[in-house]
Amino acid sequence: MELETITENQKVKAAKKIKKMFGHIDYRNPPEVCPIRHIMSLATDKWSILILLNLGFFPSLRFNRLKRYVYGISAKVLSERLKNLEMDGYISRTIYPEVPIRVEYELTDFGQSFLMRILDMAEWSEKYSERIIENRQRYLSKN
Amino acid sequence: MELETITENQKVKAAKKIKKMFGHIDYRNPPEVCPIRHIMSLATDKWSILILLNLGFFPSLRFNRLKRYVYGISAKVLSERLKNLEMDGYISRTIYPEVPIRVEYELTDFGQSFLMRILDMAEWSEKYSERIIENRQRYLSKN
DNA sequence: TTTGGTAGTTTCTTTTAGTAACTTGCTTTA
DNA sequence: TAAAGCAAGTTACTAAAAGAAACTACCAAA
Repeated sequence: MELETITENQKVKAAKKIKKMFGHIDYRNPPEVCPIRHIMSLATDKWSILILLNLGFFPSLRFNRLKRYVYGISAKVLSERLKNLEMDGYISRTIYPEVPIRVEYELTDFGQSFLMRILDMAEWSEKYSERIIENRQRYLSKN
Repeated sequence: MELETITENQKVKAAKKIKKMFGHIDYRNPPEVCPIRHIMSLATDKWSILILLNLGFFPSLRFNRLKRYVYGISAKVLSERLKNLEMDGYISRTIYPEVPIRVEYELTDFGQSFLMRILDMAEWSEKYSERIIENRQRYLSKN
């Protein structure tokens, strides 16, 4: 798996983007509304991403089914993450007062838009996962 | 800030990508080498992302300077994250046996390639951060 | 001989995550 | 008329991880 070529030009562009994003923040002071700390990190943890991917695959999912699909997640953490994702507007929660009660979670259009970026990153991770596993083995055998 | 239009077609494409990525994994069994769990999640936590962004801005950084720039990180966690990022091949660590000792961290080309995806996501987060904050306030005032 | 600087590590406390049992509201079964 | 069942969580408890602060090793300069 050949890595894309990284040019000096790309590095300069990346640095400019970072400067634009963080330039107004004084490094010596606590960041106020940092897009990484206060926005992105709430939705890019392992469980949130797996939840969003499942909701990107199925049109809608109920609590227990989601719990089965996101293998290994506890009801407690699933409940917390769903609340966060709903709070930030990525997903919607609809209650159907049937018996027994039915609650459906699904991606909003906003969540779908975010999922596109998740997917880009996930595809990159999948593409280079073998390489990363090799890197790890090399590192671990040296250290 | 107008949201991009999400079409049914986009949703179908996203679902296909997800299926391709996870299709081989049986939902009833523990995932083996899941690109999200075992690759991506090691580099997409809050601190790792802030480290990578700083190394994308400065050509290289030493431990204590990085600690100052990544505001709020403890030496312990910084040290752990740098080891992980080095292990997976995103950054390099070079020791200069001067007095006092000098250790320089910098992005590898592989890390730079990953940083591009981080940046795409960070730019999305920044673009819609106001909207997310509004979502939060609306949610919190209702609940 | 004390002070200083770098790059961490160690110890201890607090926060977060994980496990398993429990709750609520109503239905079906024995 | 209990008893058991189901869905969607919550609660109480334990384990793991993060954070704070002190400490270490190396040598140099004052």
